[in-house]
Amino acid sequence: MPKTSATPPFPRCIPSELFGAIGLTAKELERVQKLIFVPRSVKKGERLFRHGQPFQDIYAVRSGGFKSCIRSSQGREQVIGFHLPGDLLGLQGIASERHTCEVSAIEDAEVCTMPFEHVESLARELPSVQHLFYQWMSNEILRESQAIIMLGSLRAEGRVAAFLLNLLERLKALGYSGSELVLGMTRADIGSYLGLKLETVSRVFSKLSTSQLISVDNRNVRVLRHEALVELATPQPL
Amino acid sequence: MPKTSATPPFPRCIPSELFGAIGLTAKELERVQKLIFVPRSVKKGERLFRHGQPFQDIYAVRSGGFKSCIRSSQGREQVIGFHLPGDLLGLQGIASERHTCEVSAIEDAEVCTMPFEHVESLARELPSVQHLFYQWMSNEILRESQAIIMLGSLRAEGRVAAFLLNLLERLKALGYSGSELVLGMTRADIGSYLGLKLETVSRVFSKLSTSQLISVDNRNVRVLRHEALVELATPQPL
DNA sequence: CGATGGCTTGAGATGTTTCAACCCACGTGG
DNA sequence: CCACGTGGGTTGAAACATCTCAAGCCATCG
Repeated sequence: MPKTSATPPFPRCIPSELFGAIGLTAKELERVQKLIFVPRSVKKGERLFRHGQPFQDIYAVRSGGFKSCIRSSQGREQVIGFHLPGDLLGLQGIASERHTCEVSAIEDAEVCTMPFEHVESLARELPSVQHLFYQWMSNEILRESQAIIMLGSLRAEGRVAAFLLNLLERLKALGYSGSELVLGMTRADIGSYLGLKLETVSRVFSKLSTSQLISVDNRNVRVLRHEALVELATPQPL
Repeated sequence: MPKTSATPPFPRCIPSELFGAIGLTAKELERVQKLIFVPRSVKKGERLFRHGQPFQDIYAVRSGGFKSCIRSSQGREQVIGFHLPGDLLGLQGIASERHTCEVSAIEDAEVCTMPFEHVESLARELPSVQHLFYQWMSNEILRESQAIIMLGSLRAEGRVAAFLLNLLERLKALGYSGSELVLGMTRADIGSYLGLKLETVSRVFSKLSTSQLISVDNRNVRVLRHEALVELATPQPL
C-alpha cells in the first residue's frame, strides 16, 4: 500500500521467505508450496473476501496492500487494519467459520491462498509449521492490542504519529527507506482506522508539516524529526 | 469479576466443559487433564504474570475475574481487557516468547495452567484439540477487533453501553442473569479500557441512570431498557 | 477518629466534530 | 479541446464532547 518514492526493493513474499527460517527440507518446502501456497492476484479496489462469506482459506499478502473493514448493518464502514506484504489475512474467520470482516486491495496486489484444512494437516505433520502458525496468530493478537492501546491512550496528533511510525517500521522491515512513504489509502480511510474524522487527520498532517516534523505532499510523506514523532506517539506519563 | 447479585450458578471451567464438546474419549480427556490442566488459584490483586516475563504457559480462567494491562515505561497503566471464566490468557506471548502484558486478578480466581509445549504436542496428536486452539486464538483476535471497532466508532455513552452489553452477554453465556451484574473493576479501570477518564465514565453512568436506561448502585448495575442500550452502542448510520 | 480509596459533581479549558466553502487533478463527453 | 462533474484534500468558524482541576461524599480500616 504505501511505498517509498524511490524504486522499491520489490518485496514479494515467497515460500522460501515465509517458511524459510524454520528449517524445512527442500522436499517439505515443496509440499508447503503445493498445499498452502496457491497464488492469486487482486486488482486495486477488488475484494478478497466479504463479511459473512464461508471461511475456507487464509491468505498471505505477497505484494501490494489491503485494508480490512467491517460494515455495520446501516452500511457504515470502519477500517480495522491495513496490510502489507508478509501479513496474514482471514484469521478472524477460523472461530466462526465465516469471515467477520471484508478485505479489499488498496493497490494491485498478490496473495497466496492457504486452504485452512491443508494448513491444519500440514501443521500436524510438521511441528515447525505448526509453531509458525501459532506465532502468526499470536502476532495478530499483538498487533491488535497495539491498536487498542493507541486508540485508548492517544489523542489525534499522537494517533497519527503512531500510525505513521507503525507503517514506516513495517515498511522498513520490508526493505524500504524508513523515513519516506507513499500512503496507499485516503484520509478518510486513515481517519476511520484512527477513530478520527478525515478533516481532523488532514489538520494534523498540516500541523505536523508546519511544525516541521514531517513534510507532506498529498500522499507522499517524509519524516523529518523521527524522535519528535516518537515523543508524540508516547502516552503521557501519569 | 462481575456477578449477579443473585447466588451465582457457580460456573467453573473444568476439562469436560472446555474440551467436552469436541468428542474426545475418556482416555484422551484424561491425557488432556494431566498435560495441560494444572490448576492454580490466584488471590484478588495478585498478578498471574508480568510484562517481559518469559512465556511458557497459557492459562484458562476457571473462576473469578482478571484484567490485562500494559504498562508504559513511565509507569502509565492501560487496561486492554477483562477476562471471565472460560477466557484464555497469555496468547500474546507466543510470538515473542515473552509476555507482552500483565494480567492480574480483580477478584479471587482460579485458572488452569497449560504449558504451551504440551499444548503443541497434544495438538499434533489430537486434531480436534488443534482445531480448538486455533479457534480460541481466532476468537481472541475477534474479541480484540470488536474492541477496536468500539473505540474507533463510538463516543463515551456508546462505549459504556457497549461495554455493559458485552459483559452481560458473556455473563449470560456463563449462566448469569443477562440484565444484572456486579462490576468487579473500578471506574478508573473501565475508563482506562474505554479510553475515557474515570470522571467521564461516572458521568455516563449517572446520565444513563437518570434517563432510566439502567439503575446504578455503586458497582451494582441493572439494565432497564436493553434495546435502548443496544441503540446507543450502535454506530450512527452514515 | 483520621486517613484512604473509590465515586460523584461542577465549571472552565481544550480537543474534536460539524458544516460549509473552496482547491486541485482527473477523466469523460460534447 | 474545453467544460464539467467527481473524488480527494484543505481550511475556517461555531457547536459539541471530553478532559482537567477542584471540591466533597461515603464506606472501610487501622
